[in-house]
Amino acid sequence: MPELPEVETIKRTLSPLICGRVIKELEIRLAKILRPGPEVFQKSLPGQKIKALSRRGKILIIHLTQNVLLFHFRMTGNLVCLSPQDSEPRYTHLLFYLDQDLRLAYTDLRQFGWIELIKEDLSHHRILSKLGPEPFELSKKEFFSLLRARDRGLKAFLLDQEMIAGLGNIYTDEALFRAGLHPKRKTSSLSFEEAARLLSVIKEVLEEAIRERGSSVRNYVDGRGQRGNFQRQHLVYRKKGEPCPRCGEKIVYQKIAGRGTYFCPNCQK
DNA sequence: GACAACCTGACC
DNA sequence: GGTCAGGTTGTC
Repeated sequence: MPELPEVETIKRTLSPLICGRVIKELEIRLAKILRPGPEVFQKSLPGQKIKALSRRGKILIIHLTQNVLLFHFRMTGNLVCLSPQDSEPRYTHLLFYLDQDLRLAYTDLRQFGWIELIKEDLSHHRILSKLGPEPFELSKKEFFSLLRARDRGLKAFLLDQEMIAGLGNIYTDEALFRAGLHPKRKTSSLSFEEAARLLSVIKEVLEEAIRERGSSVRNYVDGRGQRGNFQRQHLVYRKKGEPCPRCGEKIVYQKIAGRGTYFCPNCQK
Protein backbone atom coordinates (compact mmCIF):
# COMPACT_ATOMS: atom_id res chain seq x y z
CA MET A 1 0.00 0.00 0.00
CA PRO A 2 1.98 2.93 1.18
CA GLU A 3 4.97 4.50 -0.48
CA LEU A 4 6.94 7.42 0.89
CA PRO A 5 4.16 10.06 0.70
CA GLU A 6 1.62 7.80 2.40
CA VAL A 7 3.98 6.81 5.23
CA GLU A 8 4.95 10.46 5.65
CA THR A 9 1.26 11.37 5.89
CA ILE A 10 0.59 8.64 8.44
CA LYS A 11 3.51 9.98 10.47
CA ARG A 12 2.27 13.57 10.32
CA THR A 13 -1.34 12.75 11.17
CA LEU A 14 -0.49 10.29 13.92
CA SER A 15 2.19 12.39 15.64
CA PRO A 16 -0.06 14.98 17.33
CA LEU A 17 -2.53 12.27 18.35
CA ILE A 18 -0.21 9.78 20.04
CA CYS A 19 2.99 11.56 21.06
CA GLY A 20 3.14 11.76 24.84
CA ARG A 21 0.65 8.90 25.24
CA VAL A 22 1.48 5.84 27.32
CA ILE A 23 0.91 2.26 26.18
CA LYS A 24 -1.29 0.72 28.87
CA GLU A 25 -2.04 -2.64 27.30
CA LEU A 26 -1.43 -4.66 24.19
CA GLU A 27 -3.73 -7.03 22.35
CA ILE A 28 -1.95 -9.35 19.94
CA ARG A 29 -4.16 -11.22 17.51
CA LEU A 30 -1.71 -12.23 14.78
CA ALA A 31 1.65 -13.12 16.26
CA LYS A 32 3.53 -13.86 13.01
CA ILE A 33 3.78 -10.18 12.05
CA LEU A 34 5.81 -9.39 15.17
CA ARG A 35 9.61 -9.50 15.27
CA PRO A 36 11.27 -11.01 17.18
CA GLY A 37 8.02 -12.43 18.58
CA PRO A 38 4.88 -11.75 20.64
CA GLU A 39 6.47 -12.47 24.03
CA VAL A 40 8.96 -9.61 23.71
CA PHE A 41 6.19 -7.19 22.71
CA GLN A 42 3.96 -8.21 25.58
CA LYS A 43 6.79 -8.02 28.07
CA SER A 44 8.43 -4.77 26.89
CA LEU A 45 5.74 -2.39 25.65
CA PRO A 46 3.21 -1.81 28.44
CA GLY A 47 4.22 1.23 30.49
CA GLN A 48 6.32 2.85 27.78
CA LYS A 49 5.61 6.35 26.56
CA ILE A 50 5.49 7.33 22.87
CA LYS A 51 8.17 9.98 22.46
CA ALA A 52 8.30 10.73 18.74
CA LEU A 53 7.54 9.46 15.24
CA SER A 54 9.87 9.45 12.26
CA ARG A 55 10.20 7.82 8.86
CA ARG A 56 12.91 6.23 6.77
CA GLY A 57 11.92 5.27 3.20
CA LYS A 58 8.65 3.37 3.56
CA ILE A 59 9.31 2.47 7.19
CA LEU A 60 7.46 4.25 10.00
CA ILE A 61 9.45 4.56 13.22
CA ILE A 62 7.89 5.02 16.66
CA HIS A 63 10.33 6.06 19.35
CA LEU A 64 9.38 4.87 22.83
CA THR A 65 10.97 5.52 26.20
CA GLN A 66 13.07 2.34 26.09
CA ASN A 67 12.64 0.85 22.62
CA VAL A 68 11.93 1.67 19.03
CA LEU A 69 9.18 0.17 16.88
CA LEU A 70 9.58 -0.20 13.11
CA PHE A 71 6.49 -0.62 10.94
CA HIS A 72 6.67 -1.84 7.35
CA PHE A 73 3.21 -1.75 5.82
CA ARG A 74 4.10 -3.62 2.62
CA MET A 75 0.93 -3.78 0.49
CA THR A 76 -2.03 -3.33 2.83
CA GLY A 77 -0.72 -2.55 6.30
CA ASN A 78 -1.93 0.55 8.11
CA LEU A 79 -1.88 2.26 11.48
CA VAL A 80 -4.85 4.27 12.72
CA CYS A 81 -5.62 6.06 15.97
CA LEU A 82 -9.14 5.45 17.24
CA SER A 83 -11.22 7.72 19.42
CA PRO A 84 -13.49 6.10 22.03
CA GLN A 85 -16.51 6.32 19.72
CA ASP A 86 -14.70 4.87 16.66
CA SER A 87 -15.41 1.26 15.85
CA GLU A 88 -12.48 -1.04 15.32
CA PRO A 89 -11.41 -1.46 11.67
CA ARG A 90 -11.38 -4.88 9.95
CA TYR A 91 -8.17 -6.90 9.91
CA THR A 92 -6.87 -5.44 13.14
CA HIS A 93 -3.93 -7.64 14.14
CA LEU A 94 -2.44 -5.58 16.91
CA LEU A 95 -4.19 -3.15 19.21
CA PHE A 96 -2.41 -0.70 21.51
CA TYR A 97 -4.51 0.62 24.38
CA LEU A 98 -3.22 4.09 25.24
CA ASP A 99 -4.05 6.48 28.06
CA GLN A 100 -6.78 9.12 27.49
CA ASP A 101 -9.00 6.31 26.14
CA LEU A 102 -7.23 6.12 22.81
CA ARG A 103 -6.50 2.98 20.81
CA LEU A 104 -3.92 2.52 18.09
CA ALA A 105 -4.86 -0.21 15.59
CA TYR A 106 -2.47 -1.95 13.22
CA THR A 107 -4.45 -3.45 10.37
CA ASP A 108 -3.29 -5.53 7.40
CA LEU A 109 -5.62 -7.35 5.05
CA ARG A 110 -2.93 -9.34 3.28
CA GLN A 111 -0.69 -9.87 6.28
CA PHE A 112 2.54 -9.08 4.41
CA GLY A 113 3.61 -6.25 6.70
CA TRP A 114 5.67 -6.56 9.87
CA ILE A 115 6.44 -4.74 13.09
CA GLU A 116 9.83 -4.97 14.71
CA LEU A 117 10.83 -4.08 18.25
CA ILE A 118 14.40 -2.89 18.58
CA LYS A 119 16.52 -2.45 21.65
CA GLU A 120 19.89 -1.56 20.21
CA ASP A 121 21.05 1.37 18.16
CA LEU A 122 19.10 2.13 14.97
CA SER A 123 22.14 3.05 12.93
CA HIS A 124 23.34 -0.49 12.33
CA HIS A 125 19.97 -2.10 11.87
CA ARG A 126 20.14 -4.73 9.14
CA ILE A 127 17.36 -3.18 7.04
CA LEU A 128 17.59 0.54 7.83
CA SER A 129 21.33 0.62 7.25
CA LYS A 130 20.94 -0.90 3.78
CA LEU A 131 18.37 1.64 2.55
CA GLY A 132 19.45 4.09 -0.11
CA PRO A 133 19.29 7.84 0.51
CA GLU A 134 16.06 9.74 1.09
CA PRO A 135 15.07 11.32 -2.26
CA PHE A 136 14.93 14.82 -0.77
CA GLU A 137 18.49 14.52 0.51
CA LEU A 138 19.93 13.27 -2.77
CA SER A 139 22.06 15.47 -4.99
CA LYS A 140 22.20 15.30 -8.80
CA LYS A 141 25.76 14.07 -8.72
CA GLU A 142 25.03 11.30 -6.22
CA PHE A 143 21.97 10.23 -8.19
CA PHE A 144 23.92 10.15 -11.43
CA SER A 145 26.59 7.92 -9.91
CA LEU A 146 23.94 5.59 -8.43
CA LEU A 147 22.50 5.19 -11.92
CA ARG A 148 25.89 4.13 -13.23
CA ALA A 149 26.64 1.68 -10.41
CA ARG A 150 24.96 -1.11 -12.35
CA ASP A 151 23.28 -1.16 -15.76
CA ARG A 152 19.63 -2.18 -15.69
CA GLY A 153 16.13 -0.92 -16.49
CA LEU A 154 15.07 2.39 -14.94
CA LYS A 155 11.94 0.95 -13.37
CA ALA A 156 13.87 -1.80 -11.57
CA PHE A 157 16.41 0.77 -10.40
CA LEU A 158 13.84 3.18 -8.96
CA LEU A 159 12.01 0.37 -7.14
CA ASP A 160 15.25 -0.82 -5.53
CA GLN A 161 15.16 0.50 -1.96
CA GLU A 162 18.92 0.10 -1.63
CA MET A 163 19.42 2.67 -4.42
CA ILE A 164 16.84 5.27 -3.38
CA ALA A 165 14.41 4.83 -0.50
CA GLY A 166 10.67 5.33 -0.65
CA LEU A 167 9.56 4.98 -4.26
CA GLY A 168 7.04 2.28 -5.13
CA ASN A 169 4.94 1.37 -8.14
CA ILE A 170 2.78 4.51 -8.32
CA TYR A 171 5.42 7.19 -7.92
CA THR A 172 7.91 5.38 -10.14
CA ASP A 173 5.45 5.38 -13.04
CA GLU A 174 4.37 8.96 -12.41
CA ALA A 175 7.97 10.22 -12.20
CA LEU A 176 9.09 8.37 -15.35
CA PHE A 177 6.19 9.87 -17.26
CA ARG A 178 7.01 13.38 -16.07
CA ALA A 179 10.63 12.86 -17.02
CA GLY A 180 9.72 11.50 -20.47
CA LEU A 181 11.77 8.36 -19.83
CA HIS A 182 10.83 4.80 -20.81
CA PRO A 183 10.69 2.38 -17.84
CA LYS A 184 12.93 -0.07 -19.71
CA ARG A 185 15.54 2.52 -20.55
CA LYS A 186 18.96 1.44 -19.30
CA THR A 187 20.22 3.37 -16.29
CA SER A 188 23.70 3.93 -17.64
CA SER A 189 22.39 5.36 -20.91
CA LEU A 190 21.07 8.50 -19.20
CA SER A 191 22.93 11.74 -19.74
CA PHE A 192 23.67 13.89 -16.71
CA GLU A 193 20.89 16.26 -17.81
CA GLU A 194 18.36 13.42 -18.08
CA ALA A 195 19.37 12.14 -14.65
CA ALA A 196 19.06 15.62 -13.15
CA ARG A 197 15.63 16.01 -14.71
CA LEU A 198 14.52 12.61 -13.39
CA LEU A 199 15.65 13.42 -9.85
CA SER A 200 13.91 16.76 -9.99
CA VAL A 201 10.54 15.26 -11.06
CA ILE A 202 10.89 12.54 -8.41
CA LYS A 203 11.15 15.21 -5.72
CA GLU A 204 8.35 17.19 -7.34
CA VAL A 205 5.89 14.29 -7.53
CA LEU A 206 6.65 13.20 -3.95
CA GLU A 207 6.22 16.74 -2.63
CA GLU A 208 2.91 17.16 -4.45
CA ALA A 209 1.70 13.79 -3.18
CA ILE A 210 2.60 14.67 0.41
CA ARG A 211 0.77 17.97 0.01
CA GLU A 212 -2.32 16.02 -1.10
CA ARG A 213 -1.89 13.59 1.79
CA GLY A 214 -1.02 10.58 -0.34
CA SER A 215 -2.78 8.44 -2.96
CA SER A 216 -5.87 6.46 -1.96
CA VAL A 217 -6.20 4.05 -4.85
CA ARG A 218 -8.03 1.48 -2.77
CA ASN A 219 -7.49 0.91 0.96
CA TYR A 220 -5.07 3.57 2.08
CA VAL A 221 -6.11 5.98 4.84
CA ASP A 222 -3.97 8.19 7.08
CA GLY A 223 -3.50 8.04 10.86
CA ARG A 224 -6.91 9.61 11.39
CA GLY A 225 -8.64 7.25 8.97
CA GLN A 226 -8.96 9.80 6.15
CA ARG A 227 -8.28 9.14 2.48
CA GLY A 228 -5.65 11.00 0.49
CA ASN A 229 -6.31 12.95 -2.72
CA PHE A 230 -3.27 12.55 -4.93
CA GLN A 231 -4.87 9.73 -6.98
CA ARG A 232 -6.78 12.54 -8.71
CA GLN A 233 -3.50 13.94 -10.03
CA HIS A 234 -2.15 10.66 -11.38
CA LEU A 235 -1.24 11.06 -15.03
CA VAL A 236 -0.55 7.44 -16.04
CA TYR A 237 -0.92 5.10 -13.08
CA ARG A 238 -3.98 2.86 -13.70
CA LYS A 239 -4.79 4.79 -16.89
CA LYS A 240 -4.41 1.93 -19.39
CA GLY A 241 -6.09 2.77 -22.71
CA GLU A 242 -6.78 6.35 -21.75
CA PRO A 243 -5.26 9.20 -23.81
CA CYS A 244 -1.88 10.49 -22.72
CA PRO A 245 -2.37 13.94 -21.17
CA ARG A 246 0.55 15.25 -23.22
CA CYS A 247 0.19 13.72 -26.70
CA GLY A 248 -3.16 11.89 -26.75
CA GLU A 249 -1.74 8.46 -27.60
CA LYS A 250 -3.10 5.59 -25.54
CA ILE A 251 -1.41 4.78 -22.23
CA VAL A 252 0.08 1.29 -22.34
CA TYR A 253 0.12 -1.33 -19.59
CA GLN A 254 2.99 -3.80 -19.46
CA LYS A 255 4.64 -5.95 -16.82
CA ILE A 256 8.11 -4.49 -16.23
CA ALA A 257 10.51 -5.45 -13.44
CA GLY A 258 7.77 -7.73 -12.15
CA ARG A 259 5.26 -4.91 -11.66
CA GLY A 260 2.28 -3.65 -13.63
CA THR A 261 3.64 -0.56 -15.39
CA TYR A 262 1.82 2.30 -17.10
CA PHE A 263 3.50 4.60 -19.57
CA CYS A 264 3.11 6.53 -22.83
CA PRO A 265 5.20 4.83 -25.55
CA ASN A 266 5.16 8.05 -27.54
CA CYS A 267 6.33 10.48 -24.84
CA GLN A 268 8.66 8.18 -22.91
CA LYS A 269 11.86 7.19 -24.68
C1' DG B 1 16.07 -10.83 -15.51
C1' DA B 2 11.70 -13.84 -14.69
C1' DC B 3 8.82 -16.05 -11.27
C1' DA B 4 6.83 -17.98 -7.22
C1' DA B 5 5.98 -17.13 -2.49
C1' DC B 6 3.70 -14.80 1.40
C1' DC B 7 -2.27 -13.55 2.01
C1' DT B 8 -7.13 -11.77 1.14
C1' DG B 9 -10.29 -9.58 -1.75
C1' DA B 10 -12.06 -7.08 -5.92
C1' DC B 11 -13.25 -7.31 -10.48
C1' DC B 12 -14.03 -9.44 -15.32
C1' DG C 1 -12.73 -19.62 -13.26
C1' DG C 2 -8.70 -16.24 -14.01
C1' DT C 3 -6.14 -11.85 -13.12
C1' DC C 4 -4.67 -8.20 -10.53
C1' DA C 5 -3.23 -5.51 -6.26
C1' DG C 6 0.83 1.47 -3.05
C1' DG C 7 6.04 -4.84 -1.44
C1' DT C 8 9.89 -7.64 -0.68
C1' DT C 9 12.56 -11.97 -0.75
C1' DG C 10 14.31 -16.20 -2.22
C1' DT C 11 14.84 -19.36 -6.14
C1' DC C 12 16.34 -20.67 -10.88
